[in-house]
Amino acid sequence: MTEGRSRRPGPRIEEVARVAGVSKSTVSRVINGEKYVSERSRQAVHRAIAMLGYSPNHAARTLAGSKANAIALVISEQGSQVLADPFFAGILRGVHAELTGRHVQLLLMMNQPLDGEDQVAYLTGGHVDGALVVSLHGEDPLPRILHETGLPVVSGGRPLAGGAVPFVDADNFNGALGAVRHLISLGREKIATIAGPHDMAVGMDRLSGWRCGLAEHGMPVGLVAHSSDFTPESGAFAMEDLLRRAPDLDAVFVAADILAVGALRVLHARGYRIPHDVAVVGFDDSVLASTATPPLTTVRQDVEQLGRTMTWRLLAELAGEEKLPSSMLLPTSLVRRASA
Amino acid sequence: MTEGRSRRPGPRIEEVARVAGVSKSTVSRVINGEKYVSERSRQAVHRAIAMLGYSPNHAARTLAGSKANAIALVISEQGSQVLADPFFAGILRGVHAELTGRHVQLLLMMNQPLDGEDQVAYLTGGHVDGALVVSLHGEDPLPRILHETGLPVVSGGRPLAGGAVPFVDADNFNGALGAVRHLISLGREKIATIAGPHDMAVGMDRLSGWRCGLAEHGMPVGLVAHSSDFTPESGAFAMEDLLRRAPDLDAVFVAADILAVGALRVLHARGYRIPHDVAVVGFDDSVLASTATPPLTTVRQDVEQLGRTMTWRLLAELAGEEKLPSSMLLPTSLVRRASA
DNA sequence: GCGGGTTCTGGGAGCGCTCCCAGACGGGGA
DNA sequence: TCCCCGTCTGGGAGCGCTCCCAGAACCCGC
Repeated sequence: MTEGRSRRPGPRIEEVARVAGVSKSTVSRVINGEKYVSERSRQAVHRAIAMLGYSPNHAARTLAGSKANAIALVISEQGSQVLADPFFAGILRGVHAELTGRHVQLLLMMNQPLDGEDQVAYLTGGHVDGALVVSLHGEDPLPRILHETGLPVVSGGRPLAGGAVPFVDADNFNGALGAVRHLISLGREKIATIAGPHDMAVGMDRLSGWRCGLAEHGMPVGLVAHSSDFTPESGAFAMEDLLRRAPDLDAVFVAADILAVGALRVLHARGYRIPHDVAVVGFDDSVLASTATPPLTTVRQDVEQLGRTMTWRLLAELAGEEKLPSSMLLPTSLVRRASA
Repeated sequence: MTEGRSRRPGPRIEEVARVAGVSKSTVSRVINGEKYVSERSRQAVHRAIAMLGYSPNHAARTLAGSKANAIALVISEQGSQVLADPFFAGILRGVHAELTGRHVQLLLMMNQPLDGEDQVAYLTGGHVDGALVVSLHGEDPLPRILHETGLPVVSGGRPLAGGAVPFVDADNFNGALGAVRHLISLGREKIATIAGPHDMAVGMDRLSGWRCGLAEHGMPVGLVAHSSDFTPESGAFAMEDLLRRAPDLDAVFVAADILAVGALRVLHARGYRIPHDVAVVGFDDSVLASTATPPLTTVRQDVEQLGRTMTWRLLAELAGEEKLPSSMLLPTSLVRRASA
């Protein structure tokens, strides 16, 4: 704003080159970590950069280069916002943490249901080098579509309609398995579950873990009630269903804390004491778990770590690393509180 | 990736110009909504853009132009993540919604306590045209510092150390006032409050509202307990303090749902029936309010709207609009549930 | 009729980088 | 000895736009 055509402040690559006594080509090579630069030049450039406080211009790099220096974080949120919120914030924190220091910008996209093709066009249009897709709804075709265009993609959560899309997810199966084993170790003998919706991978995997845990002790796996979405109301509804079918159940593994809140409400209303009559284990270790009455024993998943790992995986692919694992599961852990 | 030097796909401004039968200067004018373009040219350009599916290259615009075409969303989170999460997600959703369609990118920054000056340097270094700052901690100097460098800034929440920084906030004062009036209308006569920490504006404003509501009915305003942070434990601690000082209180206005959860726990434990013995009103209308036992009457603030409004205000300033209000308060509303 | 505006237009420099090319230098193997 | 290849370097074109400039076309009042 000072002269006619206001230039951005700060030194340019040319000044770094002058101070370091090399050409701007060499400075560029150092910045981009290319080989074929002598140790002497590299040092000189680093000193000059530090001295001048130089920071490369993102727009210029992107314009001149063959990459966008940006990745997209796409949040497909079809309803179920309640679950989405804390989850989403954790993911974002993780992604952000992993990105700091690298010269990569984060582009946020939350898709309204409508703009599916626009979004694909934008993402594959060279504005970003890759995409992180978090679809809560497991059958979302977006990860697969993007993957098929050749855009590097990492999905957060196992995509049901995923094809060969690389993904990172919490180890929902073993988390559920651990929860069930815990219930069994407490001597519970009639263990039900409130599962997630049919169309979400996270629900399916947790259900499998529950089944497996019971099966390995020769216990029956019939007491399943599916929730229609991740709300307390849906959890309450499922709990009522279970109690109708088995009034004498002594434990419930609930696929999400937010469902468990509804289930607890029903159990209280019917006069069941927790954990004396019925032990309850949730999943997620969200705020709700610690604020529930009684505080909920739950399976903790580290959402921030999930965000970090997705980002790491995508950046590694962009850097041309090979032999990357196509999928990764992150450990979960049981958090013991009062409810089981 | 197809030829030696892989170009980004899609048409360039030059092709639009050719198709429209004008020069690229004119196309540029149309895109940027400048005047001095004939209606005929404007129409032709718009047709050409639609036909070719043209979308301007962000990097090139930024490099050539005198603005960055990007704004930053800075989240200052010093602890208190619990409150931060849903709040944060709502803000982000609002900001994003307001940004779609405009050619402005969103840059996310979450500041670690350490990198204060780096952050200021980056923000004022021409990478962004303006900043939205959400500091939960009211005495954060960042909004003021940025504002003083001349960077357009809008703060989310009234900054305590704000100077003349424009801000958008929920009308915490009137929200609290309404809550107290509601309690009084229920016939409550000994109304306490659990206030937020001293150093956060949101806490102070809600406390003032409570005071005012009591004062206008000539009721005493002594029953205040400050929480140290926004956690259920802190709420429980404050509730215990209040009960020690006034075992016969019949209502509590709690400055945040998450504090109310802790307060409810203590009240239950002491055998108080809610709302029969003690009516409780929270603030925020977060998930916690509906999952609490009993479901919490609370003051709803529209966090997404807050994000939208902040963004609108910043963009208006960037567009050179004058006579903008320096601060704006958004309405709150009382959500009645079982607790009061 | 002429000067002085306002409205509209195209040409082209240049934003700050990357990446291609051409070339300099050195250390082997033939 | 010569040549080739691997290492290192600088020069400079050009990425796709914006914005300045110069000028054309047209209106107005005198």
